[in-house]
This record gives sequence, C-alpha cells and structure tokens, in this order.
Amino acid sequence: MLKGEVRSLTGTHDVLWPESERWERLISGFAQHVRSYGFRLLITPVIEETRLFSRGIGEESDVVGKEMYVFQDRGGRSVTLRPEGTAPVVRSFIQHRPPVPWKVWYVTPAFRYERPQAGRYRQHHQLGVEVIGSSSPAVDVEVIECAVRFVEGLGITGTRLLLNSMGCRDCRPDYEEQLRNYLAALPGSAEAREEIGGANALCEYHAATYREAPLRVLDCKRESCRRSTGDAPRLAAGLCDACREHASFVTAGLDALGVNYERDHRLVRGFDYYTRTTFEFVSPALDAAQDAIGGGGRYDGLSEILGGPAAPSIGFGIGIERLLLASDAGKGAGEGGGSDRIFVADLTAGSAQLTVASELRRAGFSVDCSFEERSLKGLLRTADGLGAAAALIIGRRELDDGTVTVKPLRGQGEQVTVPRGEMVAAIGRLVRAPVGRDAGPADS
RNA sequence: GUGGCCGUAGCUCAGGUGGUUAGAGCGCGAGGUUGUGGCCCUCGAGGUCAGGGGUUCAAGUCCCCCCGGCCACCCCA
Repeated sequence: MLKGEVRSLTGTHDVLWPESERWERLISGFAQHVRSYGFRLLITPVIEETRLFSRGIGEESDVVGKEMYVFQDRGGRSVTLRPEGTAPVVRSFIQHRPPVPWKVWYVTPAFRYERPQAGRYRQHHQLGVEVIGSSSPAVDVEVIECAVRFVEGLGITGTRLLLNSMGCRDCRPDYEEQLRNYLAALPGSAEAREEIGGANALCEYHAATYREAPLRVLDCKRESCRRSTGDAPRLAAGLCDACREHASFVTAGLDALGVNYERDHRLVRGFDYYTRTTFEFVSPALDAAQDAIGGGGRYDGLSEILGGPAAPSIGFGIGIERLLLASDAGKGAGEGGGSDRIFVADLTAGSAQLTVASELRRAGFSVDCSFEERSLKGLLRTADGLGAAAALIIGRRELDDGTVTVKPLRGQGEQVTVPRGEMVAAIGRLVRAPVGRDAGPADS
C-alpha cells in the first residue's frame, strides 16, 4: 500500500467483478421473484432523522444503543445512516399515505458500527419486502412463503425457518411481567446470585438487564441463561385469544402451502417494534456465530409509534452478503465470458473503432474497443482474455479498403474480411445471434 | 467496546535462532511472426517487507504504537 493511500473504511468493502456478477444475479432474481407477489420497488434515503430509528427500533436495543452511525449534519440535526430497512419504509408510508395494503420491496445498504468479521460488516446490504396496512394473518403467510421460496430457489440446503409469536400490546406486557417475576425468583438471579451462584444464575449481562428486557434472556445463547429459562413460562402460553388465533391461522396457512417451519419459543428478534409473527432463517452453511441469513415479522404498532395512523404491517429482510456466503448461487460467475462479446482491435488506436463499435452495439452486441496502440498479438491476447467471441480487426489495409476483418475466437469458423456494410451480418453468422434492443426482457 | 491470531509485488505465498542487490507461481507488458489469441519459450515492469517510532554495527526478522484483516464475545443481516 502506498503511503497516504486512501482506502475503504473498516468493515466496508468494494464488490468487484466477478463477485459483483453474483450480486447482479441475486438482486435481479429477487426483483423478479417479488414482482410475482405484487411488490413494487421503493427507494428511500439511506440517511434519516435519528429519532426515526431510536423511536422505532427502541432506545434499549443494541442497535440503537451502540451500533448506529449517528452524527450531526451542518445544520445541527442529528442524522443516522439506516441500520435496517423497515423503519424508513414506514416513515415513507406515513409521509405519502399510499392506498393499503402497500406492498413494497427494496434493496439497500444498512449500517451498523460493530467489529467486523466474516458475514458481519459495518455496511452490509439487504433485500426485503414490507406489506403496510393489513393485519390479516394471510399476509403473514404470503410474506413468509415469499421469503421461503426465494431462499429455496437459490439452492441453499439445510436452511431452517424458525417461527414464533411475540404477542401484541395487550398480552405481551403481561407475559413480560410473568417472565420478569419468574427470573427474579430464580435462585441464581439478581439478588440471590451472590449467595448461591452457579447453578441457575443468569449470565452477567442479563442478570443486569433482564428487568428492562426480559424477553432477550430467552434468546441468550449462554448455558446459564439457557438453563435458567428452560422451564420459564413461554410466550405462546401467554398469548391472548386474538394473538393465538392469528398464530394458528399462520401455521395452518404455511402447512397448506407445504412450507416447513420450526416453532422456536426462544426466537426474540432484536427490534422492539415486533408484534405477533416473527421468523428467522438460519443456515448451517454459516458458522454458528452468525447463522441468520434473514428474518422478519409483524410490527403492528410501528406506524403509530412514529406518529402515523394505525397501520398493522409485516415484512422481512435478507442479508445479501450472508446469502451469498451460504449459497453457491452464481458461483460460476465470470467463467463463461460473453458469447455476444466483440473486441474491436484497431491497430491504429484511431476513431474507426468507435464508429464500428457504435454500430455493433446498436445491433445488440457487447463491444470493447482497443484504446492503446499495441501489437495485434497483444490486442488479440486481450480479446481472448476478455472471453470475446470474436475480434474485429481494423488495420491499415482495412482502413484503406473500407473493410473490416472478422476473426472468430471461439469454436469453428474462418476469419473473413468483408466490406463495412456487411460487418454486422458477417458477425451474426459467426457469433450467436445478437439480442436486439427490443428483444430484451419484456417490461409488461 | 473486550480478548486472540495475522499483515512480504495486483493475487496466492517462500523468506530457521536479525547479517550484503527481498524471491516464486499466477496475473500484467514486450519479444519469439512482416498484421493474428489460447499452449510453449525468453525478457521486462512492479515491493520505502501496511504505516510510525525504538533496540542494534546491522531489522522483513526483536520491542512499542497505530492502521487494516480474520476469529471469539456481544449482537445480529
């Protein structure tokens, strides 16, 4: 590295080809997939007022408490780079009041100030969908199925769907109180832990925080907390009738669609806004520490928390980096080269190549020019390295005769020199028929 | 934020206990063909050994700091 060389910040990365080609395929595949579920693309700013997240995600959450990229802009406002995708969508909904149910999808970077490691970055990227303005459990089923089918389609094996219900504003406080009391009464927790210690103690962190966030204890991976909550009252048992009905509609719906899931009574997601249905995808392909490739859930109260109208909603987000880490999707990227790629070898590095390239591009080919004056040998080497299907040679002779020489680089075929006017046809005979402008993916 | 491991050409890496001009493979460029790729051969460019400070006659090699990467904790995507 050169002295004083500028480089990307810790935990942020450039994605170069061929890796970027995997991203391209993943994102366009997602766009196509969610389109079949009726979602429309929503683009929102990556930067928002800090209170959008502090209020929405919850002041006590780890994300808000210690992981947000918060700073003051020149006008003295506190602004934050989005740590997740949902809150901005709800903000947008409140601001524009589109008709409900509002079904949107997004692809966005997300920022969290953490110590990076594989599958965990300060800037990562998420694909997601949200359905704003419906409390129907049928929406839950549709959203979950949408996520499941997408992940399945990538051929990732062994991925599990974990499912739980977090209750609602009516029943969850009661349950939390129950759990808090249970934890307080444990021989090893809080007050008593010094005298007794060991056996049933909560881990140090949760012993200190369980009063504020009792649910998080369920999610703790430490043996001590695991043991201590083994017989604790379960969320499912504390649900009110409405939540219970909602949950059973969801599971019945998933059953009917043949979607496999596992109930996980410990699944408690990191944002405070979740209600009722929550779910997460975990993959064994990612090593234990960061095994979640995506997740989501219902957030029926978020709109109101943010000062908007009642708008019960649900959505999910999937981490692109983790998805790519867990899958072989697109692994072969970059191997094939371009079957419609043409390299224009202009021995004079002149402007003739530009007019030729322009014509070929209009005919649908993918074209590279040779900008430096080099030997034909060197140019052909470059053409070969790019995986070009053919090279178009323009030297002194061609320039004088008004011709071009077409040299196939792959497969059979003879090199021919033809008048400029027959260039496209000549290439068309040697190389795969070009995809014309109007023959691309339909946009209907 | 805490702890552990690591950092040599664009990439992957060699460089026992400190000792002269720091190496290889791949990639890149030129040549072997007067205008013809892939395979092969030859030659070449490219490194203040991440950066800074210290110990020493002498540091890629030892010590400290710093930056970055990986791993664990925490938490999540």
